[in-house]
Amino acid sequence: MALEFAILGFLSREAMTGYDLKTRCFDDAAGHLWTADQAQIYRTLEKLSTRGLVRSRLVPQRGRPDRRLYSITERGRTALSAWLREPEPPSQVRDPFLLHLFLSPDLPDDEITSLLSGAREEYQRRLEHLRGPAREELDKWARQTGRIRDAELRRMTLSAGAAAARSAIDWVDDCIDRVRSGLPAPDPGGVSRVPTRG
Amino acid sequence: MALEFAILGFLSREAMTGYDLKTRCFDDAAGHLWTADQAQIYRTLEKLSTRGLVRSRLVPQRGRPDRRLYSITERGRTALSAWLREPEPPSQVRDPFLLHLFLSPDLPDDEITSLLSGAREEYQRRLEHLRGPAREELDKWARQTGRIRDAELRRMTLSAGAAAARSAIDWVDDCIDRVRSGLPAPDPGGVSRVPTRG
DNA sequence: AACGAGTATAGGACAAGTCCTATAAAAAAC
DNA sequence: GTTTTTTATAGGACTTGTCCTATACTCGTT
Repeated sequence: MALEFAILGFLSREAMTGYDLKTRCFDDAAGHLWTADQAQIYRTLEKLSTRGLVRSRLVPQRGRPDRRLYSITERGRTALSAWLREPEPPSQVRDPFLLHLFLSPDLPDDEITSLLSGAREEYQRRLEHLRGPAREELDKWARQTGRIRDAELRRMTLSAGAAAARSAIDWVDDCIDRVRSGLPAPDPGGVSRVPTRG
Repeated sequence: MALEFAILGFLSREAMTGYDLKTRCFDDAAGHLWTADQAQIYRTLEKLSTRGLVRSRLVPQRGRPDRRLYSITERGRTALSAWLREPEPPSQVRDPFLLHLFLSPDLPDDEITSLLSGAREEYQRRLEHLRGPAREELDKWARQTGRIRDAELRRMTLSAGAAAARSAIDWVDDCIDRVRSGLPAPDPGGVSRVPTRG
């Protein structure tokens, strides 16, 4: 569902190939909020094409495979517009890291701490990427294309990611403190009869 | 992957039926960080059973279907323990709401605002649930089971959700301000030639 | 000269997740 | 007194997403 409209959204600005969508759109512009597998992009383009929401023409090339250039149709614009007007409630949380932590009471304190520190590093990396390279690339794109309203909304999504990362870092720090200041002893009946590491 | 270990984790505390896992574990205890479809739980239990990580026995009942009570095996405990020791980096973000916002520059300001307010309400609901009912249920569970270390880690995951929701609310408020204080005019070449609503 | 990276598309296999349906009886709600 | 909910399991169909492979030529690097 979402991928279809993401593709329609990108094509509403510019005709593109599957490859462009993958590299410029999903990897670069929107990578911080939605990733897409290459194979899935091509298959979705095909599906959109049979439904008449996009259309494609072959652009011959020498020395490399012909480009299949996709553009949005009027029906595609209508479908996109209708979808955009539907409210989109924040999606359910489904977080493998939190699940891992949730299931970890049988690990010793130091392993829980290292679990948390690892996450902290990742959140930190993410935050720096969003505030640095990602932000600069977006500003550059805005200058080049002049799409300042597009850019403003994109900036909002960057700041959402940054806010989430910042708050996650604070949360991790708080958790590490709580572990250091003494977690309750292991509950009975856990998984820990399995021999410990080493 | 994750679901398998979530199930093993729950069964490491107590033998349960698929129904118990669905209602008590995934809906109630872990619903804020991982949901699971009923059909998927039963199928995963079957898979775990053929791999020898869980085992089941039928507990006959009168008047209602027999319960198939699953318990974790030693091999299951070993597998769980090994998985818990593997680091789990925070997962990639994939956020349909942010995608929607990202794709919305052709909507008029007031529709973007209502998009944001809708999200704010949902985050608010989530925050109140985590601080209120979810927290109370967890404390009750902790008192009843005496699993105070388990409970402490579970509390951490609740506070992660609460922190995320709080920061999302702040972010939304900031976005609404930015829209009110004047977003740049629509960029040319958008989707908006489609007749507006009404 | 060989090797990897970039440009470009596409199929196969599979895992994960969602939705719907069927069955069945007790208990609670209306 | 009828309807809905709760308890309990399980299959079918489907969508979404991931990973791997194949093809094919160019350009830059070692």
